[in-house]
Amino acid sequence: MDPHLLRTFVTVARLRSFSAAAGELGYTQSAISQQIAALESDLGLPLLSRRPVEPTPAGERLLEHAGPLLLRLRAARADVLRAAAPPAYRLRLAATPLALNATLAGRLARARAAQPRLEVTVLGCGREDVAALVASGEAEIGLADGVAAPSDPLRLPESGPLTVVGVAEEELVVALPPGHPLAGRPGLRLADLVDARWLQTTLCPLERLRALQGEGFPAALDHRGDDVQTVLNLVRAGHGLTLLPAPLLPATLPATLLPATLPTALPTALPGAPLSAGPLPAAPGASGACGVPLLTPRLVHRVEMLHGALPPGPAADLARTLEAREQA
Amino acid sequence: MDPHLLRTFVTVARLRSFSAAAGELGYTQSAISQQIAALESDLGLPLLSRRPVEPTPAGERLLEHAGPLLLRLRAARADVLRAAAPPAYRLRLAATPLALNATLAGRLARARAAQPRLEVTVLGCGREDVAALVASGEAEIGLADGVAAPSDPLRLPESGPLTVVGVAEEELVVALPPGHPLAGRPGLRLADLVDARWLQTTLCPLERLRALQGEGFPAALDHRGDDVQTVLNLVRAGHGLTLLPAPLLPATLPATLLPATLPTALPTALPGAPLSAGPLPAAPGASGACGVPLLTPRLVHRVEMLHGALPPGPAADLARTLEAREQA
DNA sequence: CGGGTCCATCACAGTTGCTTATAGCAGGTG
DNA sequence: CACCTGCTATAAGCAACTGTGATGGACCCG
Repeated sequence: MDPHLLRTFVTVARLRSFSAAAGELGYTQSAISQQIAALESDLGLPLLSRRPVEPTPAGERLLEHAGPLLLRLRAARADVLRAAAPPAYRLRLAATPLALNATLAGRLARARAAQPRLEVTVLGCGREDVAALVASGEAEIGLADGVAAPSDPLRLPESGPLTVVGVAEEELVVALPPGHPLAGRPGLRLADLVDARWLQTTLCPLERLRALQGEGFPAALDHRGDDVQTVLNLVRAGHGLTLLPAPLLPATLPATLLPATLPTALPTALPGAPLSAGPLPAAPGASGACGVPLLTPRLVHRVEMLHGALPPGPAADLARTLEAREQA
Repeated sequence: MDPHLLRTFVTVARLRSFSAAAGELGYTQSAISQQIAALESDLGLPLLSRRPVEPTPAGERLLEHAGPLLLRLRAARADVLRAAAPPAYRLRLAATPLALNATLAGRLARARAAQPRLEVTVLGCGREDVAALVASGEAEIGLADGVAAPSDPLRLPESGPLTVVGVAEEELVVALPPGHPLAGRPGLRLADLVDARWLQTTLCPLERLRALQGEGFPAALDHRGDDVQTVLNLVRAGHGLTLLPAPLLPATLPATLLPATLPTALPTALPGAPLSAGPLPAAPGASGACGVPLLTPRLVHRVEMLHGALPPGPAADLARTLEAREQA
């Protein structure tokens, strides 16, 4: 079970061709053939059917393991090298679309003001990629967002011993089209909305709601993608409901009423965050869609930061700044 | 990053000696020396300090990765072989101490009655070992128990793509010494007990309670081990409180009162389980300690079954029987 | 200071794993 | 039906690797 052979195996299975895999990996076709033969004789099983080249059932099992295995291997290497790397002034931040919100963007600005030499790259990616990018060393720090009960951790796919810290929690609102009968309510209960039409989005997968609340939540429209404006437009046009972080939507009530109706202050609305980039105090141009606070169950839009061993220096400083002092 | 070298590295680090590792792995000392040198030159970092032999910081990082990595490698191999194995009549069941409760022991008896040729071995082990034993093929099926909110999954350490199903949930009670002032209550709230003296046990780690309820739960006595009788004796002697599955303790109220006071029927007390081994309807000899139902938060003692790809045959049948029909 | 223990290094040998060359097989085509 | 083409399997040769055994230097201890 040499990782080398494993890599060859997944390449052959992906390309469904020995010769093509040979080309991609820079070997001769003969070498590929021998490697696959070695793997099969090691396990004592055929892993690929030839002509056409397709994984056997046993090969399918192996494929399921091979990906995470090779990822962890890269992660181990990256982590060890990171532990002994000199302080770097380049920092790559892997972030899901809603993770880098106003609060965190502000903290990032603060960190850059304190450390002008720091070059920051933000890599937008999906929720399932963040951990992989950080673990394999393609990003120093990851930010992932999701829906969770307050102070409950998100469940991100594991890919090694990464440090995971919650860095922000924002109130969640139900996004409604402007004329919706519920739009005037001071708050809503998720249980009352199990039969409503819902959008299936990557930001708020219905699977997650069903796990939290029970069956229901029929999918009215399935949106694959991560563009918030598109989702807002779909809501506005009445395609269905979805949950979004409160700062993205204007409240339907006069602002003076809101603080009293909300059960607790938002944990992220702490003092001491004088952002150099404005914190967008009013909602951006949602033009129509409006949000009603979700009262029960208590759910929040949570952002977690993940990173491996950071060398002391700007990267570690930034991590500390992003973390801010949530517990103090 | 050959797994072979990785295995050598962890052995050397564990034994803190090249020569001893050579003996254990069946190589010469020279080979070990060369393997470590190869690993270090591959990563470009010293991983071990010599004389005395100790991991460097980078080596420590690598050690953290190496264990899970090698486990997953074994898991992959075992899983592939399992997928293509002939139906086996030997079945090894890895179970934590409280996992094989009366309900599941009954289901196991039913399965064995239906399949007399089946040879069953039960491997007692800790919560953190179950997944590893199943993944690496040392057990076909695993049973792990823990404290969780109703129908919430336990969080077991990952070690590959295993199927995880909840198979039983039992009510939790607070175990109290007989003369305790709270012993007569119909139910208790965890929030009222944050300042009580608690036992730290493997069955109910206080860390878990703090995660569910918040700070508090001072540890009065730390019990390392998994013997329930010992824990009951400690409770009876007043060393502290703990949470235990209800069937282990006699109720403090007349049995006729209980069904009315409990919010819901126990999910595992389903009809259709005529156990050939008696289901122990009364509590075993708890002799003194008694249990008071835990009302809020709603917590249960949950048992999960985990397994990889099971070949059709007795093993798969048993898995189905253990699973019973929870959803029907 | 001498013996013992431990790791590093060197030289050598067996094995592994690659390349080149060629054989075998299935499918398309005139 | 014969032939060509594109694919994988096999054989032979060669280079690199990975082990063994022997040896050397550093350190500890009596």
